Amino acid sequence: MRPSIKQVALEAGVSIATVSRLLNKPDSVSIDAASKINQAIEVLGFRPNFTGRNLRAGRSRTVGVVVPTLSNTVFAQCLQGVETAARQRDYSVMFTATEYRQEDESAAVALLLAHRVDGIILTVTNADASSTLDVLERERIPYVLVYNQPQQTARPSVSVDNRAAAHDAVTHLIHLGHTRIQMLSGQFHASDRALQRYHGYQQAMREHGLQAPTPIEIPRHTYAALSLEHLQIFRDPSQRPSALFCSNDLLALSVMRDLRAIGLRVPDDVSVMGFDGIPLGELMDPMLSSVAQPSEQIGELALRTLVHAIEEPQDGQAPASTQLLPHTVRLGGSVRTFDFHS
Amino acid sequence: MRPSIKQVALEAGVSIATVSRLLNKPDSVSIDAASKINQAIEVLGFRPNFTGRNLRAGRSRTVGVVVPTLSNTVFAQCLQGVETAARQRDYSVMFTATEYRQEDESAAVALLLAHRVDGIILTVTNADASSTLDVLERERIPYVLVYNQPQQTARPSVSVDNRAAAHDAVTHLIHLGHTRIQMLSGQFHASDRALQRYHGYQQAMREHGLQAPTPIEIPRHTYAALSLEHLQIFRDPSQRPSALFCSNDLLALSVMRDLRAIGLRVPDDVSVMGFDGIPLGELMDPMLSSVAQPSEQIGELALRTLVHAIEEPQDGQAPASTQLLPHTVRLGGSVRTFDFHS
DNA sequence: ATGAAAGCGCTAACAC
DNA sequence: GTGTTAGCGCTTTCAT
Repeated sequence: MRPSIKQVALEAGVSIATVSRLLNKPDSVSIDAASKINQAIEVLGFRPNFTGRNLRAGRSRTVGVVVPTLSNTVFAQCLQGVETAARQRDYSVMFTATEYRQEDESAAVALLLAHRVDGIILTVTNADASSTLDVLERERIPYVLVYNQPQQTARPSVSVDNRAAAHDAVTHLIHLGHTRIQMLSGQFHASDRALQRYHGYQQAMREHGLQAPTPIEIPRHTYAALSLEHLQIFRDPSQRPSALFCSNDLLALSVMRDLRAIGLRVPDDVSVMGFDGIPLGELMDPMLSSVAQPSEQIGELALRTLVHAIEEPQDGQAPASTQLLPHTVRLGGSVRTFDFHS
Repeated sequence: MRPSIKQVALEAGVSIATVSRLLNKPDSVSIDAASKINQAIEVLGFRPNFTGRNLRAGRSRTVGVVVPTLSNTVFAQCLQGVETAARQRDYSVMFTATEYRQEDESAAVALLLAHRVDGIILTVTNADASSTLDVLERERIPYVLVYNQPQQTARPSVSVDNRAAAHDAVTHLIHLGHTRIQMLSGQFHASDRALQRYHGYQQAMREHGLQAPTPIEIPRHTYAALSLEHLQIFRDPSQRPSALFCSNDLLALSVMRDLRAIGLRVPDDVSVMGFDGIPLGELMDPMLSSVAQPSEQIGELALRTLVHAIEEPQDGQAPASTQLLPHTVRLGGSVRTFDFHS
């Protein structure tokens, strides 16, 4: 077993309380006691054991993070933001993924709670109907949603305004002259954000008197390939939409590849607009048009908000708030002006 | 304070020992004691507190992960692999990033050790000269390196053979007729892998009697932009290398963008070969040639190896081993055949 | 099958 | 400024 403050105390010839004091408020210890203790720590290679401290304190200075998958860059960046902000505040981060499986959310959270994390940052399938969130509310565990943007319920969250962002993107396409705009998404039931973006798309279409065709729902939210029947639609110039609005950038880049594979050009034959604004999209040729969300900042702000809730619980009386960060429509070569008369 | 087994015991009218038994080996408890306890657990909303358990057991069923940054997809995927494998084994994951700062490595590890993680998976700046790893060795903390491939020292690691992989990639370029092959890398001093890849590059060049120009070292390992003076080299067709070998895919994609920006075409004017094989590279047009490493598998194998070391410490007598996973040279349109006579 | 009790490492009264 | 001690939640010997 590794040395505890007990052996340090013995080695230094002081009591364990003095050792503990040195560790916590060094000023309250006499100069020579301090030096003896420091020497003992050195000799023994002592490291404080947070387990003991945490048990005693009832806090762990650790936050949990639950997201669908790190295969999607946005979540990786968000986690990176959380971690950076956490480290600055001497918090540690425990990480879990759910692979977009709603049933894994509660298990993930239960495990984190067993570890007695002080709070949780998470993205759930559906923020308005989540038994997992209900548990957190009931047990008064501080938490902050990321990417989710609850509509019916007052829940602490950090995201962009998904509907408005999608609306902006699609409006932009319409202003460029596109009228046949098709939405492409992962499964709506696995992502409330995707559904909100669909609503924004629908609204923009409606406002301009355009018909919104049934969206193409693809089995996965990452690297999905178009089915043959969907590809068939694109093969036919008379059926083909002039622009594609995708629920995220991975899908957008995938579909661009699929379109190339059947001989279509982006943006000449089909324009493509993504969502997320992942950094790699800017390196593409043509550059991917997208509505960018500040993922790293989302993570950082979520962490700050969470830590505030942890450390100033009295402020919890204030109603849980949705924090919206600004989105940006980023224009790239993947979208072209659509000339009606060409 | 949340309920402990003490309140559960009280509520169920049994001793805390019986509650603990039910939690750990349910068979050793009588049927009606079990039902009373389960009911009490339900009523109180009891959750076991791992802090107490861990303190007692001296183990945490938690592993730490330390990588440079999640902004580079490879590390995100690796972490994803670690997490998936950990979850299957009921381990939790504590995550930290170092931003490629060697001086942050020891602090990160110290924090994880204070949390009493059972072992650590990490990527360090230089695996052969790392005081952090020395600490781990000295304190007999199980650990496994990922991406690092120690040369002088026997250290447990999981990676591809960086030198051989780079050698393969460059040999491939040479076979396609390239003779002026320039290497582009992040700072070597911040990444021993990059240096090993450089050695593989050098070796391939030497074997074919080609001269290896001084590599271009870029300040960062992610999304680096070429400096003006470097761009100048590319502007001049007589100075211009015919192919660029990059130490990672992010750099490769960045430089492709920079080349496009000054009017050069890939692969017509310059061929580009990356390293890592990130999934998004396959979605590029032209598709990014790269030597792919199985990042998610690296993470999974590292976790398995680590858990083995944690749970079967006696096997630790066996010499620490380097585990090499196979790499694949992935060919894409970013590299062209170079015809001497054109 | 069950209970009593010790102790994992640490902090915070409390006493001096 | 320092020591003594109780106790955080839990597991596990040792009795019974």
